[in-house]
Amino acid sequence: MKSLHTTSDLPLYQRRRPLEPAELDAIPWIQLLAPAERQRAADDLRIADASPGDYVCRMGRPVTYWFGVVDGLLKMSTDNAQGQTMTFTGVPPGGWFGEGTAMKRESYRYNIQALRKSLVAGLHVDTFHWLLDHSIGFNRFVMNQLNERLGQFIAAREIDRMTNPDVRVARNLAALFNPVLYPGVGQLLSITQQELAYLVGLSRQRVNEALTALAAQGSIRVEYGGIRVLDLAALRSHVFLRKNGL
DNA sequence: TCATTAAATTGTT
DNA sequence: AACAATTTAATGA
Repeated sequence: MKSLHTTSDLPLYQRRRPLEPAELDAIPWIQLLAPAERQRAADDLRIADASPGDYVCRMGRPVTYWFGVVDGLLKMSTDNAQGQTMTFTGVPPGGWFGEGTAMKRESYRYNIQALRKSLVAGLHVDTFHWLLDHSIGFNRFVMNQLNERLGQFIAAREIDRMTNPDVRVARNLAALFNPVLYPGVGQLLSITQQELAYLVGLSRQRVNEALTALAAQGSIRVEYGGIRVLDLAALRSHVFLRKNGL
């Protein structure tokens, strides 16, 4: 098993560049802005590659950017007092995060690492604040974002208490397929079973077994290097039936 | 473009 | 953790 830990740090400070038009279209909130606001945002936005293990931001560092995933997959985690790492969630394409700390201009409260080769966009905090001060559309987006994420964290607490691995995999997948938080995902989530195992905290074998069960039940389809949703509502709420019962 | 080979991912034990 | 089977990506004619 390959290690995710590297010594590289904050790749966004190097190798970053302005966005191309196609990449701008992958920014969900850009269409909500008035022309002048959109221009300012587009001028400020920067994008960079992140390799597996690269840190996009680190706990305790001052906030520099508000980040979004254009392509790839990131992992949000924290280190507790005992020095153990706790993974909160994955961040698939279309996801933007860090608005809470950006608003307060505090330091990041978690680590964000690339789980696979990813394209990460960043909006400088100053521009983030300027948009908050000038754009109603942007404010709506941020509020909606905060509200939706609150729902996810409440759901995440429930997931943690669940013992059944199949249900854990199902709920975690449902979270990643959230169309409001991650509009870039669509019906097909690009994620390997190994990556999903990292996020859910199970072995790859057990994830494979759960995926097979979920596929048999009809809520997803397993593809090479990805998962396709067929029934998101079922994924969210399904109380899994044991193998031998029904 | 096609065929071959290497690499990545999946399914199974 | 190990291994075989499958799928994709890379290479070169």
